[in-house]
Amino acid sequence: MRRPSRHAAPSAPGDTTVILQHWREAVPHDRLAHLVKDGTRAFVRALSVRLAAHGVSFGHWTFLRILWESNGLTQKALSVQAGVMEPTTFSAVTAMEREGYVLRRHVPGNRKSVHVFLTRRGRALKRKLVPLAEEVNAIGVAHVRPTDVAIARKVLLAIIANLATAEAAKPAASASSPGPQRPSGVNPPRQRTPLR
Amino acid sequence: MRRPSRHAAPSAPGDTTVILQHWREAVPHDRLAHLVKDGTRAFVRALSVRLAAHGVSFGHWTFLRILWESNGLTQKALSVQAGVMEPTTFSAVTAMEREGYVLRRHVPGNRKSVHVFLTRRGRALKRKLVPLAEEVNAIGVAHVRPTDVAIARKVLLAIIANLATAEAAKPAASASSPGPQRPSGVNPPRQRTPLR
DNA sequence: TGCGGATACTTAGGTCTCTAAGATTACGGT
DNA sequence: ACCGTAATCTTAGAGACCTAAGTATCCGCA
Repeated sequence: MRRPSRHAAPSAPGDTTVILQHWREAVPHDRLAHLVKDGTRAFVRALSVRLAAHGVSFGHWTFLRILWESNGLTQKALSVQAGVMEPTTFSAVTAMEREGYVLRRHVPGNRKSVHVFLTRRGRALKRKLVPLAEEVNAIGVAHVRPTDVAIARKVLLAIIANLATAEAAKPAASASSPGPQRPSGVNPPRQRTPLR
Repeated sequence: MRRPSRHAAPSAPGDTTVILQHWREAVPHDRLAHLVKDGTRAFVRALSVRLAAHGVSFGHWTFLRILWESNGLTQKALSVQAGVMEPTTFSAVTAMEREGYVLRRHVPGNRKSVHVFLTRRGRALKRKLVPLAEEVNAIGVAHVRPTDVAIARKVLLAIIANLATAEAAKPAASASSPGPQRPSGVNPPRQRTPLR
C-alpha cells in the first residue's frame, strides 16, 4: 500500500482566524494585493488537503488538469498553459512520470520537442480529482451572490491585464543598481500564441 | 559594494498575454481559484521587479511591511501577522539580519521569545518601498470602478472566511463524498466587516 | 517548590517556483 | 546546402513556503 506520505498539504499557518481578523480590521486602502494573495493561499490549502488524500500534490494537479483537456502537449506548451517556466514543468513532469501518471514521448519527425501523454492511471485521476476542485470552489463562494462573484472575476481579470500591460510597456524598470539590461530586443515582437 | 545579484524578480512565464488570452476564452465555471492564483502571480511579479531594483526580495518585503507598523514583534507574532509558519519567518529574519535590516533581541525577563527590531537601514526602506507597492496596486485597479473593487474585496474576504471555516470544521477529510456542507457555521459570526 | 504541559525558537528536509546557463535540435536566409 | 540563430529540453542553484521533529523556556498547578 502506497502511503501518500509526501504531498502533505499545507495547514493553516498560525491560525487562519487570525488572518481573517487581520483583514476585517486593519485593511488599509492599498492592500488588495495581499488580499488576493491570501485568497490564493486559502484556495491552494483547501485543495491541497483534498488532493493529498489521493496522493496527489498540488503541483501535479496543475499539470494533470491541463493534460486531461489536451493530452500530448509538448513540455513547452504545457509550460505556457500552466503559466510557469520550463524548468518547473520539467521537474513536475519528471516526478509525474516517476509516479506513473504520464509518459514522455517524441513524435516522429521531431527529435527536439518532448510530448507528454497521460497513462491510464493519470487519466483515471480525473474522475476523482475534478470534483474536489469543484467542491473547493463551491465552498469558497458559498453565500456570495453570483453577480458579485462575476464582478470579482472581472476585476481579477482587469488586474491581470493591467499588470501585464504595464509589464510589457516597461520591461525592466531599473532604478539604482545597474542590472544586466539587455539593450536590444528585450521585448521583441512577441505575438499571440493560439493557445489551443 | 553589495550587489543585489540574487533577488531576481520572476519574469513573465511564457508570455503573460497568453495567460490573459486563456482567461478571456476558455474560462469555465469553476476556475475562480485559478483566476485568483494568476492574480496573485501578477501582483507578486510586478512588485518583485520593483523591489529587486532596490535589492529587496519579495519575501523580505512581507516582513518589513509588518515591522514598519509594529516594530519589536516576536518571531511568533510576526509569523501570525504574515500568515506563515515559524520556520519561514525564522529564515527570513535570519536573512534580513544578515543584510542589516533587522536585529534580534531578547527583552529582559524573557529568554524564550525573540523580538525583531528594525535597524535604521531597515526603517529607511519604508519611504522607498511603500510607494512601489502603492504603484502596483494602482496599476492593477486602473480603469476599474471603485465599487467593483470593493465588491471584489468583499468576495475575496468571503472566500477566505468560507474556506477557513470549512477547514476548521473538517480537519482531515478523506472521502470524496459531495459536500457535507456544514449546516451550522458556514457563515456564522459573520458580522459585517467594516472593510476599510 | 517543583514538575509537566504549552509555547517559542531552531534544525532538517521537501515542494514548487524562479533565473542562469548548458546541450541539442530545428529552421530560415544566403 | 550550409551556417547561424532560435527554440526546446535539461542541469544547477536559489528563494519562499511547508511539515516534522528537536531544544529551550515559561507558566500553571499540586
